Amino acid sequence: MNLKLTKKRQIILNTLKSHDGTLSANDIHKLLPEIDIVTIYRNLDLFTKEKIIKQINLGTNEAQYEYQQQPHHHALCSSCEKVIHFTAPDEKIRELLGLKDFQVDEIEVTVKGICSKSH
Amino acid sequence: MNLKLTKKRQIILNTLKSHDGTLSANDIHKLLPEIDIVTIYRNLDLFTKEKIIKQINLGTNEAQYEYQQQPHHHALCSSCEKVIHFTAPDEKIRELLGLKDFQVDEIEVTVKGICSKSH
DNA sequence: CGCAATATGCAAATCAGTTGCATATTTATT
DNA sequence: AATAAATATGCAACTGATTTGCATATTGCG
Repeated sequence: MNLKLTKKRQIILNTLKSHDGTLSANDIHKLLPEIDIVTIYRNLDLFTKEKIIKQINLGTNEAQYEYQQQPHHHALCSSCEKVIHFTAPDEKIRELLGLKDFQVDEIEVTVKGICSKSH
Repeated sequence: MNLKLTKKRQIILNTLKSHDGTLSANDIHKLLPEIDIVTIYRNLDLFTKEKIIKQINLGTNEAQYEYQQQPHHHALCSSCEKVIHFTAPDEKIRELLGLKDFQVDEIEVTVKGICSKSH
């Protein structure tokens, strides 16, 4: 697989990089209407496979994508639907899980609840 | 909301109860071809709202459902695609997360890696 | 520059999940 | 047990996200 650094590819990635939070394919298309939605999908898949970005699926209708700064977790507010990002001591959590016969590559903690603004 | 205990509703729930692991709407429809897929969707939504079952979303194309025995977490093997269930000390994990301004209702830990049979 | 490989756009397809509506089943009430 | 109101089901058709096929355009190497 020999990837090319096309203009549109860079624009899509920069949009994700500079955006604080997650974006769906559609969100990106709204920001970049000059790029076909299919191209956006193909590049998001590509970046995800290359682990440049992360696809997150919180059970909403659309998949969300974010530039992978440092691994972190997500809290979904059931009231305002906002996604909050937070980090946690993954190593300590891994120890608590006690998965002896499983080679853990990635831990993702998803929290559901109510954010400070909503209660 | 006044629910009725219909035959098909019971059959769908029993299928989930007796199945060890998760099932998608489609999986259930294959097991119960006599029940319309729409009825299955509607009942899965209902059971989920009533917290009788749990909808889990591992980033695959279809949502998965499972009868809610006791809350637990999931590990997805990237090699064999099997879903492993495990429990963890949720209270201790919650403390590690340090989400001060967020009312945590539910913690879900999803692990990705390789299971013992696959490495 | 010229060519081969890869990317893009458009149209059309697919796939999961949802909705409208007519009919059937359940449950509370006689 | 019969009736009526409420709720559930099936079918067809729809929606919205994502994917695929194919012709054309762009990129990167020699």
